[in-house]
Amino acid sequence: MSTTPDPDPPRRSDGERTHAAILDAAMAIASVEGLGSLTIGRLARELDISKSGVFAHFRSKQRLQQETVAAAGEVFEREVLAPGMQAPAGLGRVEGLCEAYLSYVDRGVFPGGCFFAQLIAEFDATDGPLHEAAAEGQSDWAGLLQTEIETAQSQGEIDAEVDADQLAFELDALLEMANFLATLHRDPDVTERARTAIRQRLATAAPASIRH
Amino acid sequence: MSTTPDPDPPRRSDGERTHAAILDAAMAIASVEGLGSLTIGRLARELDISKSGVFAHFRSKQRLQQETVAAAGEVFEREVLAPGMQAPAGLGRVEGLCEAYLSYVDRGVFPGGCFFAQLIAEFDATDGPLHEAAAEGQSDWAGLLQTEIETAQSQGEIDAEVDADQLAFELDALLEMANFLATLHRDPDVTERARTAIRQRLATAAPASIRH
DNA sequence: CATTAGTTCGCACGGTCGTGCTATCTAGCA
DNA sequence: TGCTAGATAGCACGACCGTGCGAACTAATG
Repeated sequence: MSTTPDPDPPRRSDGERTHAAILDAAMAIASVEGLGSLTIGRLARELDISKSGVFAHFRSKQRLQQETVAAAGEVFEREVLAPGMQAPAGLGRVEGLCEAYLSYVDRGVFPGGCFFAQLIAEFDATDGPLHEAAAEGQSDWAGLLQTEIETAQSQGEIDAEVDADQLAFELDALLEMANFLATLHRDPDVTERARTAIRQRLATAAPASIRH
Repeated sequence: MSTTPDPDPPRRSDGERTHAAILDAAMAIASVEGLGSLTIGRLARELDISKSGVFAHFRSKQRLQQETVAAAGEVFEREVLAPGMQAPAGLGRVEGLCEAYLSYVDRGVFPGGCFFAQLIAEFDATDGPLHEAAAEGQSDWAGLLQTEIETAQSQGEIDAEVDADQLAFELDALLEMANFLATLHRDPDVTERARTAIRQRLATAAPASIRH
């Protein structure tokens, strides 16, 4: 995983360093093959630790999965939300969030593409805590886009007639599709397709007074 | 799985009937939990057959997976391509294919949503025959949309300036997003969102001469 | 009736899974 | 120095995995 380097690495005990290393490997495996193919034995093999050594850090597979999702959430926050939210509230931030997501795909932050897109696809049709986690993550992200679209409307940057929820759906569709196709076809140009579509879509949503 | 009833059920030997029943169950499991959670023991349990009885029909797990994908391809052909292709070539068929896909999602043809969307998400980041199958399926579908868009352009139904590849990408994004969100949130209204977006997107692609 | 081909079963194998228990080692503190 | 808490290893367990083999049963063919 290639994340932006942490300028202030905290002092850690051996256990904490191992714990973090396990979660790093777990995120990488899960983003490529899904949480279902994440096994304790495999983590032990890849990290050259005994199975019990790995297990002791989580005491159940469920906890390992939970902590992996939480760790991925932190990565998403750092690599997408933080940079995206630096743009000024409103239209700029809508564009900033979209660009932050596409950049995160381009940079290959997770080797298998967006961790949460993978999570959604894997657990969309199941029940249980992982389904809830996936649904919640998706709702939060879509809700964030919607909120910023509404702010843009109140600032006169997007036409007030536009259905914010609908527009958020459409932008999200383009982002997720870019993630999947870039991964599937190993084609870095796909994100550019999404950029083009987003630019055009936002142009048609501009206030009627300044359109054309 | 709820498919349209076959008006002419072919005469089958016991073995053929069992074979088909196994593949039906396999498609259902795989669409919900992925091909990775498809196991011979589980099929045996659900169908009340011995493990060896299931295994004998395929002689390897790889073959079982291949045949499951092929069977899902036939379902997709029958439930999406055939109805969609009944529309007249060009813009009508673009709309027909989109509507056929959304209807296939609405009808819940596969209990876990579109089988191939699941396949793409599961194997987009891996290597091997299943990755190839997923990539090929996606390319064929997107290529079909693109071809019909180009036909529509040659018939003056879509502006000649439009990038057919780009438009196909955008329509596909809306369709796949509808599939994932309808499954994730168990919300049948999501497909209506996609219909709205597609209608609007195609309107902006209309020839300049008849726009506005 | 005897033979044969096809279908399914029971059983066994080696491997991996998640999980628990006990031992060993290492640091920091009294 | 001895004690304690934390980190890791070793080993065993029952369950399930894919796979192979031989036996039983069924239906069609001669």
